[in-house]
Amino acid sequence: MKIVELARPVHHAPDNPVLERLRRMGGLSAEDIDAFQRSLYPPRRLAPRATMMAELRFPTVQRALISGWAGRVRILSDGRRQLIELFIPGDIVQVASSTAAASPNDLVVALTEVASCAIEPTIWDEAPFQQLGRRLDWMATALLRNQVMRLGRQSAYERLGHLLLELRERQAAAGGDVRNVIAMPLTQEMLGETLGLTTVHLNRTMQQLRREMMVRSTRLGMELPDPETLARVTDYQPIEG
Amino acid sequence: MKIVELARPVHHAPDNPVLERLRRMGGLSAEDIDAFQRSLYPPRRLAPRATMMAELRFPTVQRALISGWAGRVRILSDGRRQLIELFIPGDIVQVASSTAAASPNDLVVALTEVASCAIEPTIWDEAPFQQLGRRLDWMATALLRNQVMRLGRQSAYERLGHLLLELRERQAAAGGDVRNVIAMPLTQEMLGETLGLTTVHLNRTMQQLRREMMVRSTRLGMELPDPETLARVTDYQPIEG
DNA sequence: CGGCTAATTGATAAATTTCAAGGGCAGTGG
DNA sequence: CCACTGCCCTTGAAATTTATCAATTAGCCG
Repeated sequence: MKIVELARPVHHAPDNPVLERLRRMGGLSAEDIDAFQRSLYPPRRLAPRATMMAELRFPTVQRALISGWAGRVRILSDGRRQLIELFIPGDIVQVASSTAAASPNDLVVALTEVASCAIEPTIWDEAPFQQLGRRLDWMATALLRNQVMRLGRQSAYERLGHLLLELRERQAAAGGDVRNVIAMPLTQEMLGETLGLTTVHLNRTMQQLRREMMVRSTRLGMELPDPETLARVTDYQPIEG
Repeated sequence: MKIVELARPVHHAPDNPVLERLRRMGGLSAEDIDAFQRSLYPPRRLAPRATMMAELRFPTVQRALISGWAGRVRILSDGRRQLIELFIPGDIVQVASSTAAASPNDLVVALTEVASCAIEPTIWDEAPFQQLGRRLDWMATALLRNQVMRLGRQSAYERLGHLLLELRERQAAAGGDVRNVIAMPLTQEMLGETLGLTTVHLNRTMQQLRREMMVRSTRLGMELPDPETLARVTDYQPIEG
């Protein structure tokens, strides 16, 4: 058995969730995947709370998130914080250098310990990757639109359930194999900052989801025992790639 | 005087807000602008409430908004509506054909009478337009992130003021010249659906802005007599292109 | 003058925040 | 080993914001 494992092509079981995600998206040959892998620079680690930035000589740069979670955060003048979007392993993050003309807000910060690789920008010029890039951008925008819908029109209960389902789908797309179990390294405070809720209210809402058996906390993550019902209740619809 | 007017190059005073916006963004030659203009198909009109769709043979298509306002709308199963984003003259709208695999929600609908031109997609392959396209995409996401911040972290008062300032900046970028006066063809119900507020509450909030002399209604629009103060109060920061 | 749609108002209910505090648990150093 | 500290989760009570419900008014157009 071990021999069979080793005989597999490299791209078949990468421990890199970005590659796994591309593989599952389909439309790429094994050579394409390898080419993409070669366009990744060595990973760099970041401690929680550290800001993810582009090299100083670039205004904006893409990094492939290998492990850990990050988020784009905006801070208001009185200290209120909003996590605009969450990044999980497998995501490609557009980061700006803080010195660039970019606003000092909207920075990408590590929410846990993070490892990420810079991506050689020219990779996107090649034939199969140009379309791929568009598709990834489109999916990222779809997530932002989900976020707007949650914050604008849903109750706390719906918001949280909807977000958890979205994270489940995203994790599944990047190689998370255990169905209905998702990783959840965020504190309730971070979840609240994402969903536009106070920590207190997020806590009570989470308890309600647990009471109703829609969520079960496990070590290092949570289980969604009945995603179909939760999806119905929270109007969740899968993200179409 | 009339003769001087006619002698001007065509691209200098187009009645097409999309061209005007590109011109003001800078970095494009007069020939580039003309090339872009040639990539526009004849405008098509749409009545309010009508859905803007791509041709059936395309999954997704871009249309340049010439006049009137549109919005991307999501409708929940119980009828709640969220206007995800607003489109004003000068914007380029990514529309999907409703029959495409795209979800039946997230359609682009005309909020007023609208005129828009399809864009020949190959225009974006050419040299100066590839970068331009990226920049336009980036600005569009910046608007979405603004929207997330408003809905997630701001009070009704802040949300409305912030949105009005954003619309002012966008209108100025597309040729609206009258400073501090913006067009506002939306009903209070539509504004509420954008800002995640009920019509009733939006109305009261608008009255408060008027009471405090932050907004003055004029025929077909509104005036923001003191945008600097309003920007400070609502944490508004200009969109960096 | 109807007949529409949009704006406005008042009273009440519901969702969410705020404030203040307590409890669990892991790491750390005496 | 135990006290100590920091971080996170949890709880209760009260205040605030926003939604809901139900009319009423204002404009506009044919």
